[in-house]
Amino acid sequence: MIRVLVAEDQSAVRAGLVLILRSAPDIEVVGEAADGEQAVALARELRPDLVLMDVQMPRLDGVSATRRVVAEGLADVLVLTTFDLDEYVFGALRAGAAGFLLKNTEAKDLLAAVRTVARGEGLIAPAVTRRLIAEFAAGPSREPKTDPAVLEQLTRREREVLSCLGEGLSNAAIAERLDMAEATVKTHVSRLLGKLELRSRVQAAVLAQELGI
Amino acid sequence: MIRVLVAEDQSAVRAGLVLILRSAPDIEVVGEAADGEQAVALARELRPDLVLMDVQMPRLDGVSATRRVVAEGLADVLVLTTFDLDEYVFGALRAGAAGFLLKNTEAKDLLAAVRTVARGEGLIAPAVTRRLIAEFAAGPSREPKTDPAVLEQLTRREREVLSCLGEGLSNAAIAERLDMAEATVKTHVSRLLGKLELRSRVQAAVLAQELGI
DNA sequence: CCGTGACTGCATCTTTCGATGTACCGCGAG
DNA sequence: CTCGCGGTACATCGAAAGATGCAGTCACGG
Repeated sequence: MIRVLVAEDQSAVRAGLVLILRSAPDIEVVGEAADGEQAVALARELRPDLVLMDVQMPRLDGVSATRRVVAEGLADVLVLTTFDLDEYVFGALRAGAAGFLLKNTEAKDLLAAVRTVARGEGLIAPAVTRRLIAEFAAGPSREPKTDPAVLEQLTRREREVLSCLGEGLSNAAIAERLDMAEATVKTHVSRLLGKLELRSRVQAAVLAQELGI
Repeated sequence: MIRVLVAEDQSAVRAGLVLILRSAPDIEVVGEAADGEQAVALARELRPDLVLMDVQMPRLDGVSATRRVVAEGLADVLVLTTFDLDEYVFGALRAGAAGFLLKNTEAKDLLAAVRTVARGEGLIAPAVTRRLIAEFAAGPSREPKTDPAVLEQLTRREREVLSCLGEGLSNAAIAERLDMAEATVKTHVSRLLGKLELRSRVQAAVLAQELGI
């Protein structure tokens, strides 16, 4: 038996969801919440297997509520929303949601989704999966607006200095860390600025950040 | 009619896939490839709607082949593999795959997947979705070592200046862009440095980068 | 109406930065 | 050998950045 907590502020919609869930013999609706705060509180109290969470809710929005529920390890969360706006999707997933569904989902698909998530698997509405994939692909593989190859033309010392610049250190601080005179640090800074075609240490710092140094 | 190209090196498995696909009246298998090179070549020649691509293939692996097919805009790619190893999944998705399925998928689910991807939607095998979500959540959401809330204490003007700092601009350049005297820019820089507890514009630039400004 | 406080703006002064010239060392080619 | 060359190092000097003091504006409540 899958114990479900339904969190949805519109009572009509909530009633519909409950009706659908009750129609399944293996699913039990253990509680209903009308806002995010209540959802978190009931999740703590009832310890459901899964929370069916609406995004738009008063007092505490669904994404924040999801974050809390997941952080406390209370239950898996299946997020439900009317709109497939990217900010909702990504926000909900980053908050730790196990799945994301649109409200136009068929009753049987909703039930299937609940069972899928309850099995510990993830689930994303097909309509949003592609954008999630695109976002995923774009994320970790930052576009090399700056070719890491430019670092090749720097000497070891210059790269060390660049690394320090990326941390926002002053010439004096760099001198101390790398054990050289401040004057020497300036030399290296000047040289690497020239090689990288930059005009100030600030731009060098930004570059260092982009390159993950 | 959905035109599909099947790329799979093991002929027995390939025959099985073709058999399943042919059983659907709305799906047509337009070609078969036994390795990655052949898959790319046939995709160029046949222009299928979708390529069903195995990960492990000789000459050119499925992930690389996927990258090429997607880069050339030849077709959508549905990646198929026996193992749900993370490196395969993430690699394939980063390569631009529209979907990812395990080979233990039921025949009817395979057909549903083909139709889903052909509709332009994405699709991930439920068993791997959760890990994808976890990876997604972990990736782009760098730990907020810097609380975005610190920006609240800055005035509008200070935030504008901070934004410019993030681009590596000099005080003079900022003054021109924001239409104010250089002396005034310095004032704002000083103020925001104080509020953010930083000691130089370089650190401010780094911070601006981290906050994505 | 007048204070009060937050925001924005400018000018002055000290510190830091960055460009430039120079020098030393190690190494390979002539 | 000794010359050139790249890497490293330091000192000097004009330019920028940063701290500080102060004034004008606007909104708020007394």
